[in-house]
Amino acid sequence: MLQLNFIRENKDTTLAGLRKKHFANAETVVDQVLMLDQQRRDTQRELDDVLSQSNAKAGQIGALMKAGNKAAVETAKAETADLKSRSKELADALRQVEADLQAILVTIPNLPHSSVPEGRNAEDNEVILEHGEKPTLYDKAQPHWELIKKYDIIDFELGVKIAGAGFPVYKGKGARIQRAMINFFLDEATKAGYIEVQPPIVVNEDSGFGTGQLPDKEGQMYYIAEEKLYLIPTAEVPITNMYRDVILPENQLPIKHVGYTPCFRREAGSWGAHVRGLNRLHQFDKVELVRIEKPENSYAALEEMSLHVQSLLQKLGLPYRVLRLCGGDMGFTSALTYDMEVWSAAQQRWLEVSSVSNFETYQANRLKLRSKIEGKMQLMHTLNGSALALPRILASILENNQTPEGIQIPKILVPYCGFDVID
RNA sequence: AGAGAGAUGGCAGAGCGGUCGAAUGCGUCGGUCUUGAAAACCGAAGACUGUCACAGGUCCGGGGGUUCGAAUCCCUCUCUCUCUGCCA
Repeated sequence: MLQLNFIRENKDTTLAGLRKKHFANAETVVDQVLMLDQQRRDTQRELDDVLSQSNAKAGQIGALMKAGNKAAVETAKAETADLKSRSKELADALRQVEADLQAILVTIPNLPHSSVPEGRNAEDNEVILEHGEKPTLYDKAQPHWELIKKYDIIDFELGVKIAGAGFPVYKGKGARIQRAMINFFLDEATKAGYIEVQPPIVVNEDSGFGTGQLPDKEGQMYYIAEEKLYLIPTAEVPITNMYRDVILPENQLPIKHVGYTPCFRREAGSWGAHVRGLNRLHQFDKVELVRIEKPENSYAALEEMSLHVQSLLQKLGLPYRVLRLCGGDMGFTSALTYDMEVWSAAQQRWLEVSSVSNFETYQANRLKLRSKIEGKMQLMHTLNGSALALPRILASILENNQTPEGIQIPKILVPYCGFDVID
């Protein structure tokens, strides 16, 4: 959520940012916010005044009671009736204005960082670097959805039987390589100073709101009505929410966490050739990094996270590229996002395997995540990034490393897997 | 699932109609002492809103009510804990 003070004092910057993000009716919405804010402050001032008077009266009555002056007490009591009804009216009005204001504020996305390129959709994203050689495959090379059948390592039909489409069953070496990747990613993060956590994979409504999934992405999460819990779409939600309503002592910053969880996404409205095989699933595994930083350090932290993710891809020997997302393609809550994509040789396309973002104070404002620095209470910056999401990494390994003799496992994973080829 | 207890400041825990934004202890931060530290002693610290700054206002789980006045009384919701049951 954007901070009201900021909008009030930086209307033009706010508008420019919202336009870059292609937020509809920016001008109207911002004017509406400023109008309601003014109304809110006027109402509050008036209410405060009335309350102040009635507090004073109550004090006087207390004193008169003590003095035993019954007649004076009755007179004074009579005088409070008017104040009482007035304060009730004003309190109701204030509540209404605040609710209206809040309802609009939660629909306004974060403002993009100045380095975010203009653009409407994925085609306008800026490729900032490309790394590694795209492999040349042999004649009979196949896409990963054929390979997994050939080697019997993932069974989609079985998943359909048990749960539904998009819930694969990993078998044999398929299951073992999943476990190997998770351990490898966690170990690498630990070496880089991230503290591992195992959070719940369901979250309540407050948590969904805190990181911005609610109300924006309500339809994308599985919901357990009986318990009012959401299955997490990413570990970002439970891990970041560990710090909801927290005032962090300055000496505990920065916070660096890594966590492995399954992730659940309804992916309502997604279908077609591009979602075949492992390209898009309802349940998948991901290792996630979450950081809480002082504002002045957050962009350095973002670069560090980007380099960490890249180091993983390099160790796996996968060709990748890094994109800086344009205003129109960025997430609702993000100020700057880098996407990492690996080359999927048989499909001849790039697959997103990581998204690393700085949310600045946008989530912190919802979370009320603060720290007192030099005597001043301030919102901290939150960041997160996948390191990494498994399915598309696996797709890429299967496709890029296929040979007539089988699929070569990246050397770095061999100690984790216990085998070096899938055949 | 059944029965009971509870929800107060960073934590623990008093208060049960006005003098309470709230005792006390621990923790935190400053100071004295010390070569330094510990101990001891002295002192200072809540959050939000609002103002140029004061003032003012709000907050004792959430919501509602009684009262001139509510942390304290009533209603209601949510959550937590303990015991019993079930179960990895």
